[in-house]
Amino acid sequence: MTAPLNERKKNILRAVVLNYIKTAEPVGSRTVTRTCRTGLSPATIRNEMADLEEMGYLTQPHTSAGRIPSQKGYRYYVDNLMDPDESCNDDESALISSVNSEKMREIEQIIVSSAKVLSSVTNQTCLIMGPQFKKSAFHQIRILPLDEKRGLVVLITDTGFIKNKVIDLQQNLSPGELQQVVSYLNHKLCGLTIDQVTTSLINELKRDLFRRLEILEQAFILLEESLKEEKQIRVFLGGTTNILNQPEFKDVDKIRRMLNLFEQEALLFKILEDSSSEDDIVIRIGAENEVADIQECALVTGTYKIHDKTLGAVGVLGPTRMDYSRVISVLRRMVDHLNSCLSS
Amino acid sequence: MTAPLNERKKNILRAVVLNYIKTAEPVGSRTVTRTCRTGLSPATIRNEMADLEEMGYLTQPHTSAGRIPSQKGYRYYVDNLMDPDESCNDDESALISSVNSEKMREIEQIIVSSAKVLSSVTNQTCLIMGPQFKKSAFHQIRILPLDEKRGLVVLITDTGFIKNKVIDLQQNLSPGELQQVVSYLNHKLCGLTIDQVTTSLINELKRDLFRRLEILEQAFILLEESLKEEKQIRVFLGGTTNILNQPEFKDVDKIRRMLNLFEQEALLFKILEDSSSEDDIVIRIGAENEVADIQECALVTGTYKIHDKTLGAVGVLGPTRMDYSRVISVLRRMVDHLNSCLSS
DNA sequence: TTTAGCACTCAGCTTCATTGAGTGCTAAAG
DNA sequence: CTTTAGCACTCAATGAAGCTGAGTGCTAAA
Repeated sequence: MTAPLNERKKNILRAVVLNYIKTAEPVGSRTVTRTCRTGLSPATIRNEMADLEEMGYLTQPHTSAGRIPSQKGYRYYVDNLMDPDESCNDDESALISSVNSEKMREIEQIIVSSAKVLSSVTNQTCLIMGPQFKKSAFHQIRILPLDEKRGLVVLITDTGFIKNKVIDLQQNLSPGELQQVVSYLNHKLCGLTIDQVTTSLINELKRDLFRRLEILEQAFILLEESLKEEKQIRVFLGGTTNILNQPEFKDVDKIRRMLNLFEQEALLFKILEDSSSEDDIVIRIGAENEVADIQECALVTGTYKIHDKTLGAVGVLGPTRMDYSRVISVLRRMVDHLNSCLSS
Repeated sequence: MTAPLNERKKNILRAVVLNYIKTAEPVGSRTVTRTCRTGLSPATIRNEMADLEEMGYLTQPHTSAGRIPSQKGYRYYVDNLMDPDESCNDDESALISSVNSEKMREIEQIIVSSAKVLSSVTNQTCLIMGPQFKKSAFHQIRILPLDEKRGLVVLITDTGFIKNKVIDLQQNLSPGELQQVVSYLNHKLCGLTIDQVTTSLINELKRDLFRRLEILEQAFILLEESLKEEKQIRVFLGGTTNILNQPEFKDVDKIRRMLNLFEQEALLFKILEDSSSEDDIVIRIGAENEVADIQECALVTGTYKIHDKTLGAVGVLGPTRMDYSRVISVLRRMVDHLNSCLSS
């Protein structure tokens, strides 16, 4: 339906987008002539910009102001005009690589410091979803007797997560019997991913075991909680204050709404989840986001893997006036780095 | 040095504080006559207020405005005028009691949801320090072989924390040998608190064990990390947006500084730590706080215990214009509740 | 098709006067 | 000596009026 843009219009659109990204001020025809360096006069540019506005790529905040890109304009820029291979500079690379340098043991630490680095490099707010436990597969289950009445259930997945939980052993249990239960569980569960363990499977297991020994009611709580956990995936934030530096957020009310959003982990999760099915980097501009509260924002997301399993997503959130090519290149680098860190 | 206030001045100061807490507007002499209900005329009140200002309990934002309490004024109010026994109402009590109702297993969950409830009841921002691991004592150490090369170290404290970590076992190790090492460690460490385990003690242990079997280099990493952890205590925040609703934070720049503070966990920790030595509730008003960024705020803190050991602190942070008596009663209730939750 | 010229628009800033809440001071009343 | 009424004064806040400048749309000429 929309006619393809000719070369000149493309150049003008690009100039407007780049200028607006840099200055956050509406871009006038004179400014374009200066940046665009094609010997055209402002008047010509004005005509072209009027066209671009009619086509929906630009808008005017008021009659006597310059133009700013519309959501459609940004989309066109991202899809057709942007230099996709802008690589991030050495300082940034170094910062990104530093995330794991000091042998961070805990996966959570890696995630948190990634969020910090990513937000400070991009000057935007950054969200990282913690690893999705439910996509991991059982590796083994152990039960470690602590004292007469209590035991420690340890659950290990193929992606290296370890979960544990103290349970009450309701009656004395010989090591041999315990061993039997454990190997039965391992036999049944090994290789299944967490989200394949349905409540019905758990009930089946319970039936089998009750027949043999009437204990271990509590041992299953860990399993059941693991299932519930899918809704409890943590989302880590970095650089929440960065968004306040953007001129589009100088309004206290907008800030309030944004921060409110940041406190609702479930929403943050939804934001990231929407994009985490794709394997490559995804860009959502304005209303392309499903979550209403960020429809004035742009979100650039990628996913990270452990041993080739996609376990979580990383996103950079900012105003639609975002330096897309920079963010994309930084994010791509971060994702690569995370993948190699986590898989080793 | 400061003369004691007579009854009339006390009443007036109380009236000013209460009014200002409620309205956030400077309080004029007429308003005081209305609330104070002593048949005095505004002129008399004016004279008294002028006295109170000279004594430093009140200040005037500008010559033709009403008075607002100074930091000293709040302090006097809190120490001498406030009704200390205002109890929180049933709805609030119910909300507080709800924290643990659905059998929250993880201590972290309890802490996080406490922060949420406390902030929503007080309409302020709320900080809770996670339990201080270093104050716990060793209960036992276990090493659980996972496969040929790896083992899981499990560390259990008397307060019920469980920490674990996968380690590499550098050479094959018979269960018997492993058992020997573990019981030696238990023997040496049992009963010590985490912060009693110095680097020198660890080195001594290493020497002893190296003499016997030259392995387990890595087993000590968990110990060493536990020591480092003292600086890594997590502080949980609740209701960060509440502070934005306070009229004193309508300035974007103040908001920025505040949120910046909220991102610096180390500072938050320092804020809480300063007050967590005391056993009772502590109130710090304005410059009484050491941390510079909250010297326009008031902080009310309490501590929580597990089995009578003080392990962490809870604080409510807001503008100095805070409803102290309410916050105190709510916080007291929350602390009591936490104590009983965590010790069971 | 492009450009120069010109009238027009409109947000943002400054200036100025007005308003009203509240004060301090003084002199009279209790 | 204490309290009160009266009055002049101060000052933030509000809003109207006018100015400025960046930028536009349109038209006519190159």
